[in-house]
This record gives sequence, structure tokens and C-alpha cells, in this order.
Amino acid sequence: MKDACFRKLQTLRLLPKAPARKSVSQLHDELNHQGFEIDRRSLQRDLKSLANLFEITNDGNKDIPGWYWKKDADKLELPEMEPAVALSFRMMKLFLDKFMPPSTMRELDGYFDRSEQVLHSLKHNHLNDWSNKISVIPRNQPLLSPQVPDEHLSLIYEALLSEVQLKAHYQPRGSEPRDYTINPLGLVIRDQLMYLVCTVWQDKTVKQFALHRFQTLELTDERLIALEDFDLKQYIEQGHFEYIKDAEPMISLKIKINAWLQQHLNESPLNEDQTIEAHDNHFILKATVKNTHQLRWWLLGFGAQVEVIAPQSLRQEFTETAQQLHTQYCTNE
Amino acid sequence: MKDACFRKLQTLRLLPKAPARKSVSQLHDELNHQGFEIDRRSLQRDLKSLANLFEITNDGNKDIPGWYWKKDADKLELPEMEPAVALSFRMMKLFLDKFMPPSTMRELDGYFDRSEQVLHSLKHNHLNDWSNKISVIPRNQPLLSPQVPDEHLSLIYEALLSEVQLKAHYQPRGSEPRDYTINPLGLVIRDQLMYLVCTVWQDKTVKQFALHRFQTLELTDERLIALEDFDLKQYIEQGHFEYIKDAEPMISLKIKINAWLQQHLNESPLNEDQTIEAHDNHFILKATVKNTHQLRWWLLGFGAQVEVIAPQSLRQEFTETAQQLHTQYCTNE
DNA sequence: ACACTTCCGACACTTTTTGTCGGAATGGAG
DNA sequence: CTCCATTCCGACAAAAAGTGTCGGAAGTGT
Repeated sequence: MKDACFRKLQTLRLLPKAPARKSVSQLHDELNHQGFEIDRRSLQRDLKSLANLFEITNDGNKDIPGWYWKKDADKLELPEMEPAVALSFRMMKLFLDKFMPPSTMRELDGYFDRSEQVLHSLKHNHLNDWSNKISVIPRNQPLLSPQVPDEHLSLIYEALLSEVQLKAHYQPRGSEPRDYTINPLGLVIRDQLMYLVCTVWQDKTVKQFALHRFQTLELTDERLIALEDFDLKQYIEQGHFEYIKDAEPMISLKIKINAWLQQHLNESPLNEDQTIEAHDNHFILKATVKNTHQLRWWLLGFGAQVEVIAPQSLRQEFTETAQQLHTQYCTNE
Repeated sequence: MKDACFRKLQTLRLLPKAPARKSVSQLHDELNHQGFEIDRRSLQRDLKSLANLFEITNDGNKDIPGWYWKKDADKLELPEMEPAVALSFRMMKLFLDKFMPPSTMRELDGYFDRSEQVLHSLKHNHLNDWSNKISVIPRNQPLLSPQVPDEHLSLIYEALLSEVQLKAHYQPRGSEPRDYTINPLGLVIRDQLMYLVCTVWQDKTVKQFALHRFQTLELTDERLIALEDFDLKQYIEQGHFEYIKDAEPMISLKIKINAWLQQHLNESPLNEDQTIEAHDNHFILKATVKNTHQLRWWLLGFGAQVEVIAPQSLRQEFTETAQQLHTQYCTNE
């Protein structure tokens, strides 16, 4: 605990990032608390010498005094990011750009920048253009996602973290905007949209607010009114995001597929217990799967390549859909 | 350049991670090269003192001598990871676990671990259980993905990075495994599968190898035989992953949708130029979109909620599918 | 003007770091 | 086995750094 080098490093770790700042006394207290018996003067000297090597500053003793990391300070990591990790970051970014809310991605920009630096510094070769070596092909139809202001996102994070109430002006779907006092319980991402799961006022009914429909948001000092037995996973599984069909959560699926799909599903099976039987010119796949909305979407997407055989209820649904589609496309003409 | 603290930090940055190691002389050279005029003895002392504070070791002077970061060394970051960033990491992990190959995710474990630490250390409250505050609901049917051994992935990364040939034993789909000499060109992730885009031997035909079907893999010292004008994006757009229908890359889509879908697509539009017209009891959506396989899948997934009106060619496809489905489900009975 | 905060220079003192030298242990090559 | 190259480590005195204390200057808010 008497190593000057270690102390400086800990000092750096205590420093907050750009908008926030910490005064020398505050840092001094925290360091003392960590067991560094050091004079305030030495801390001042430390900070000043560190400022030559790292991207930290203070604003003199005018304004709000205090030290902080500059806004665009480069990330320094120990141990250094490895090339393979940098590649994984790059792939992740490619992939997530299509699925994650942009505001969430922006939080991670520091890491993505760092990974680019690492890849660039490996100039094994003249111009190794990584953007031309990695690609991600989404399985989904890409949709544009509504923008969520960064401030809103960080306020909601903050409220969730510190468990306080939020005051909000919110535009519900299909009615006039109004004010709410919100007890945040959880955050759910579906497709590219984010939803705040919460209760309002004193009411114990759990509601969902889409983040992009908030017009104004502010933190309060009031502790949230928590629900006793709230469990986010359970709430979702109960079908509040149209996830699982109520009656039977799991079903024994039996479908008829062609050779191409059989190969595909052999490599990426639906489940551990999946079995595929070969017949003359088709295959029968059996698997126990969650009885979800996505399952229907996924099965329907294959069109006539898939025939649902069991369970009977699902086959019934598909029969009805087939009939409707037939009416839609084949009788009008 | 004479600050002992800075020098120690740079030393830490030069240290490689677990399987690799660096000898004192090597480190000494590199530091000298960076402008630190320091005795070898001092470096030894530095390393020893650092070993008390950080998770680094050497294996004595037996075996292969050299210093390195321990395998499970905690990440240290400057500036420190902020809570909001940690939250984003957690969300990302939740999301990616369902879509990214597990081997890629494993590379990032260090960061995910760190984010958990950060979230845990914020004990604003007794027990803030983050796993119960954030959830991601996938739009896709989850499938199990085949495992790719970590060694294989890192060998392929390495080959791509340094542009050398690979020797591989590979099991093609539907035939016997055999040996290949591979010139790696790029890596593509589709669904949860990874494909190496490459040429083999002297052949100039671009091929795809699924990573999970490699049985053995080894690096060579041979530089790869590059293609002159190869462009991965272009290769993909040319439809080699069944991405875009050849004839018309972009189409003017016109579909009839119900009120619910209209609300959804209003928030997450297909495209910037999307328009929606209201009619008596339905809506007409128009947008210019890529003419892809996914588009069909996506549209079909809605079943009878969507009716494709234009372009005629697409309507024709859907009419055929509707007919097939009708035959499948409605005539057998 | 006052109290309070900050920052910074100077001084003498203490502690650490530094280079050099030599001894001991390990592993590979002949 | 011996030789050589490599490593690690202890000791010692000189050099360099870091240290606490003091007092002055400058900004902020009441």
C-alpha cells in the first residue's frame, strides 16, 4: 500500500469521466479510505504529473473545480486487447448495428474504437482492410428503429440502478400525451425497440412504456414503490410480450420437411431432443419446443416447405391460415 | 520518458496473455525501443514488484522462461467502465448469446465479467439483481448452433490476419471428408453459423466452408494466393448466400396490412421512403426494399395479416405458395 | 470583507530507485 | 560430461524521486 506507482494507478481509476469531476479532497478521502496514507499535496503533484501522460485535466480552480478524464479519452486496457478479441468486437458491432437500439450501441463506442485501433496497428500487411474480410448476414428483415435520445436512456439506466421514481411526459399509442410518475422495474428489448416495464403512481398494475415514445423524462429523489414478488422473466413468460401461448407452454412439434431443410436443421437443431426420420421423399422432424409466437412465424416463413403435422391445435391454426391465404390470393383474381 | 510509473505501466501493456510469454530481454529491447533507457536489472525488479499488485507471473527460469498475464486475469480499464456501459454489455450478452457463435462470445468473456463486477459493486441497494431487470426477447426462433472449437476459430482468425494459407481436413455436406489447402478471404456469419469464404489450392473459384465442419486445421507459412479483385460485400450481394434475388435487386413493395401491423411498421419502418395510406378497414404500405430471401420469409411469417399486392412477380410467388399451402393443409383431410 | 476552497512554489528530509558487479541455477549443444 | 547462453537474485553506494510542511495567491459564495 505504499507503492507510489500503484497509488497513481488507483488515482486514475477513481477519476470519473468527462461530464462528472472529482475534487482533490474527495479523491484524497477515497484514497485514504483505501489505505493510502498520503498528503494532500502529494496527490496534487501526482495528478499534475499524470496529466502529462494521460488524458486527464482539471479546469483550474475556477468553475466547478475537480479532475476528470477528457471526453474522448482513449481506452487503456490491461492486459491489452488481443487481435482475436478485437475481431470479435468488430463482428459484434456489424451484427448489433442491425438489432440493438442505437443508443445502447453508442455506449460501447469506446470499445469499438479501441478494437479498430488494435486491428489497424497490426499492419502485418500493407493494407489489411478488415471491413472486407468480415460480414454478417442477418436472418431477419431489417427494419429502421426509432431513435431514443441518449439522455433518456441514461436517465432510465440511472433510475433502474438507483431504484428511484421517474417523472415522464409520455405519448401512449393512439392517445394524447400525458404526465406519469413511474416506478421502473425492468428493461426489455424486443426487436429493436426498448420497453420500460414499470408501474405508475400507486397502481400495482405492471405496464410497458416504449422508450421512443417518451417526450420528457426526469429523475426524482423518491424511492420507487416496488412490487413484492415481481420477477421480470416470469412476467415475460406469462405472455405479456405475446411470447408464450398460455394453454400449453411446451409442445411436441412434428413437421414434415424437405431434404434441404433437413440438412439445415440437422446442423442447427431446434432442441436437444430433436429427431429426424427419413422417408421416401421427405423427412419427419420431431422436437419439444416452446409454444411461442416466434415458432409460428418461423414455421410460416418456410411456406410450403414445412407442413405441420402435430400438435393438432397448431395444425388447425396453419390450416386456417392456409385457407385465408388461399382466399386472399387465389379467389380475388 | 523517465517516469518510473509510466514505464511500469508500459511494461504491463507489453506483457502478453496466458499461453504466450515474453522474456525479460525481449521486454527490455521493446522498452528501449520505446525510448526508456533502463537497465535490465531494473526491469527485473519492476516485474517482480508488479507481480505483487497484478496478476502476472513467470515460471521461474525453468521451462520456457518469460513473463505473462495469468489466464483469468481480471481486466483493468482506464477510465473505469461506467455503470451504463456495463449495462449495455449485459444487454448485449443476453442478446448475442442467441445469435452469435459461442466461440466468438467466449473471446469477449473478459469484458462481460468486468461488467458484472461493475454492476455488482454498485450496491446502492441491498440486493439489486440485475438479471431480473433486463431481458431480451428475440424475434427469431432460437436454434441450437453447432460448436466450433476455440482453436479452430483462433487459427482462422490468425490466418486471416496474417494472410497465410491453411491446411485443413474438412467434411463437406453430404460427402466424405478430405484434405484441402485453403486461401482464406473472409469470414461470414449467417444465423449462428460461420463460414470461411476462400479459394482452395490454385483454383480461383470462391468457395464457402462452414467452420463447424472442419475436423483439423493448421497454419502454414505460405502466403495465400489472393484474388485480385475480390470484394466480400460484393460477393455476398451477388447472391452467394442466397441473399438477393438476381433479376431485380430493389423492388417497390406494396402490401395490404391491418391496423395492428400498421402501428408496428409506423414505429419501425421498412425504409425511409415508406408510406402508409389508410383505407376503410385496412392500410396500404408502400416502400422500396431489397429483393431478398429474408423479405419473403418475413412477409410470409405474418400469414394472412399481410397481402402482397405489388410487384406482380412477388404476388405471383405468394399466390403459388398459398396454393401449395392450401393443398397441403386443406385437401388431405 | 470574510470564510472557504482551491492551486502552487520552495525547502529540507526521507525513501526509493538505479546501475554495477558477481554468484547461482537452468537448459541446450557439442 | 563440459561449455555457453540464458535466466534470477542479493548487495552496495550513488543518484533521483518522492515526501510533508509552510505560506502565498487566486477564485467562489455569503
